[in-house]
Amino acid sequence: MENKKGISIYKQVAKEIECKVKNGIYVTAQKLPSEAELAQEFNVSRLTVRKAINLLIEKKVLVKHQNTGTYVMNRQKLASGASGLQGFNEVAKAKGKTPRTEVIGVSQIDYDDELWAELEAKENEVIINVNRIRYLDDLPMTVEDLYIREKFLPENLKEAAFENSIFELIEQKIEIAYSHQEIEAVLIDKMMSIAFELPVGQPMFRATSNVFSVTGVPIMHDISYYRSDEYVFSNTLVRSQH
Amino acid sequence: MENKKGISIYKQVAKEIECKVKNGIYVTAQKLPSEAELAQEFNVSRLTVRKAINLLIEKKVLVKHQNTGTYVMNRQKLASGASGLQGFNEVAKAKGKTPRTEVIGVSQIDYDDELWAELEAKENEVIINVNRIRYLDDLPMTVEDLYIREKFLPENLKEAAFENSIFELIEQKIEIAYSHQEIEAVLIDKMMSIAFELPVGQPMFRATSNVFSVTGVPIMHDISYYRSDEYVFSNTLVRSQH
DNA sequence: GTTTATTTGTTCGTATGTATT
DNA sequence: AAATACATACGAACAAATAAA
Repeated sequence: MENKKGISIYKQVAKEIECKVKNGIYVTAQKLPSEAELAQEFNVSRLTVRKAINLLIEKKVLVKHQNTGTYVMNRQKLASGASGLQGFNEVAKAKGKTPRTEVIGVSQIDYDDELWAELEAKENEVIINVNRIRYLDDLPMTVEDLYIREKFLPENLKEAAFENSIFELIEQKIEIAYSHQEIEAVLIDKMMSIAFELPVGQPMFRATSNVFSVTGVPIMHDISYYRSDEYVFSNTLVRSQH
Repeated sequence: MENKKGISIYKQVAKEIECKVKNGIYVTAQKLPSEAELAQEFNVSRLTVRKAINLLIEKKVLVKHQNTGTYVMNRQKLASGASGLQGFNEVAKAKGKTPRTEVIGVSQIDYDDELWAELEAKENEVIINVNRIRYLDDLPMTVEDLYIREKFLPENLKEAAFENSIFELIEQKIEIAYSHQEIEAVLIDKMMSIAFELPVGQPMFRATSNVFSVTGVPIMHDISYYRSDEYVFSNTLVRSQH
């Protein structure tokens, strides 16, 4: 195997193995060839095979058993792959529907102890509040309540700019590295009831998250509501080798 | 650095780095020493340092930025560390309360198309249904409805055996490798209302999961209900380097 | 704006240890 | 007891991307 087009070899190997899994050449219950055999087959070092396998373990395609072998993970119907609440665009794609984002309002908000502390902002710093509703074929899916430090937004933004990806807007100024998210089950109140066109008292998800840069600088605080009849939270838990 | 007591070097290095993070020697916003420097400091190879760092990235202690450096993750109040719905015993420990498990019933159930298919069981196979309620200081926290393939349970079990860890019971026969979980937000119905001593119409989490062995053999199907006023679903999302 | 230095990323080869079958 | 297969560890080198001079 050669290093074509600057794509690393271990990623190419990973892709080929994943392909064989998808085509049923490697199947659940059957052990994969050993690392040494795979190294020979692809004509790369064993370390490279290990890196490829690790990549696929992270992607939940394979599982390893210490000193025994590598196996294909039984995915069953749980397809999504990505852990956590599916992203809006992912859901749209999965359901084959057209996404649309409506900006309800953009405004500068008044000082608030808790929020300013959470964003590690100075008292005189400007925080922008953005409210959006995201639709799928005119079905309201998500209501977002975002609080962004203005210093991390491009200058002279029009309200319409927020109809697109907020992350892309922010990344013109600072790179986003990670976010911490907490999800609760709550009841729809009057306001959400109107937005979602659903009766009060229905259950829904409320996801609160904080977004950070690599250096750990808080960028944005996000409170989002998801209709529970359309969203499911899914993940794969791997048992740590004791 | 030496390989003491059979504990791998990279884990020792990881522990030392994590220690320095906890003690505030390495802090958020400040770059960690480079891999080469750390290798020198600990007197190990660079690859070993990389393995240690990768371990801490998995543990959400560190974050990396391509070709720039390694940084400490800003955890803020989001403490838990473990992704996903906190385990019952974790919550117990965190809240400093005493856990207790009440077995409501253990029985062999009648054949059901869907369930048997999900567990990949033959028609004549025996599936055991276990119902439990888990309390924290007499507060009902979780209601469990488990379906286990009898072949993966030890013989001659008494009902009281299910008061302890089901995983430990199963692992006397077969090793558990992973599980797929889906979480929904639902409303408490009459039955759950009685179990949880909460009014009907409150929101709660319903987690459905399937448990597998390394070879992808389905072991157990689990439907669990969590009171949303005590449980939060938390996780850290890391932005993939594009 | 270009070059240079730094830092992480990738890859090889090799060797030994450890757990399972 | 031996063979197998993964786990750990080192050294060495070059590539690629970023940041600093």
